[in-house]
Amino acid sequence: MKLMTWNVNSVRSRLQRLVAVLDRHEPDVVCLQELKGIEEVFPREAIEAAGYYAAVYGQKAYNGVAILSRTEPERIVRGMGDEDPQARLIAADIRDVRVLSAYVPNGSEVGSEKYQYKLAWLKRLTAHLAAEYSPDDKVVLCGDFNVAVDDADVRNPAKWADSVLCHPTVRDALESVRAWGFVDVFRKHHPAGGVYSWWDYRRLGFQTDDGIRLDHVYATASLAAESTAADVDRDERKGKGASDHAPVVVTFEDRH
DNA sequence: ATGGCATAATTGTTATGA
Repeated sequence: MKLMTWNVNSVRSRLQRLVAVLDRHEPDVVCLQELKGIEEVFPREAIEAAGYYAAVYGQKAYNGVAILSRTEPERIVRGMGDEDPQARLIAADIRDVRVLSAYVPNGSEVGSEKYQYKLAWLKRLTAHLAAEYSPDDKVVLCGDFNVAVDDADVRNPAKWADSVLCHPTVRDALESVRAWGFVDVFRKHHPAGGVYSWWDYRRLGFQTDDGIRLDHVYATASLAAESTAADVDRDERKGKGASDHAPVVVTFEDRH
């Protein structure tokens, strides 16, 4: 199974690139974030024409997550079963794997209300996982976590040290999610770090390789043991009309 | 300290991102 996660930064404005990415990589499952629109404006026909089912959790203007799949997604669940109106989590069974696509809040600035919401969201996610799943299941949590787990994933650590992406409090909150029962699958294949998935549109972020790895694939141990490769499609960040995030692609060996 | 750039909702400007 080939799995991709990508923050597309508007699925409508990125549609041509998304279809090209699907053609290029032929993933079995794709977790998308930042759709930036309600489900009614999701480009379902184009995605289906490319050969994919789509489970969509949209919202006006902001956020929005989806799971695309070659096979029909089952047991689709939007959100965490509470009253939060922000569309940031969708889950579905893809064959025998529970797949979750997550868009963790950015947090704006350390100490702000949005930062508190980010920390609380990660805490809610940990509780949700504990309530709904077992680390013994085959579960993969993918998405834009808006957290660099350590400085090996940051090209210029000093510059980002006090940011909402690298602050110790948010790293601790993400570590609590991971400690529920996940392996950082990308890290398994790139133990030394130095591979990034996001570059700021501003200040020549990509041109100067001022990158950070924010997009993660967290799999439970039995599933993580089956991964054979993990890579960032850095070329997708190039040129006019790119998302500020590049796709992350992970391959798991087939069990059947 | 601020802005840089991109997108949506909306038509001039604001909210948000990371």
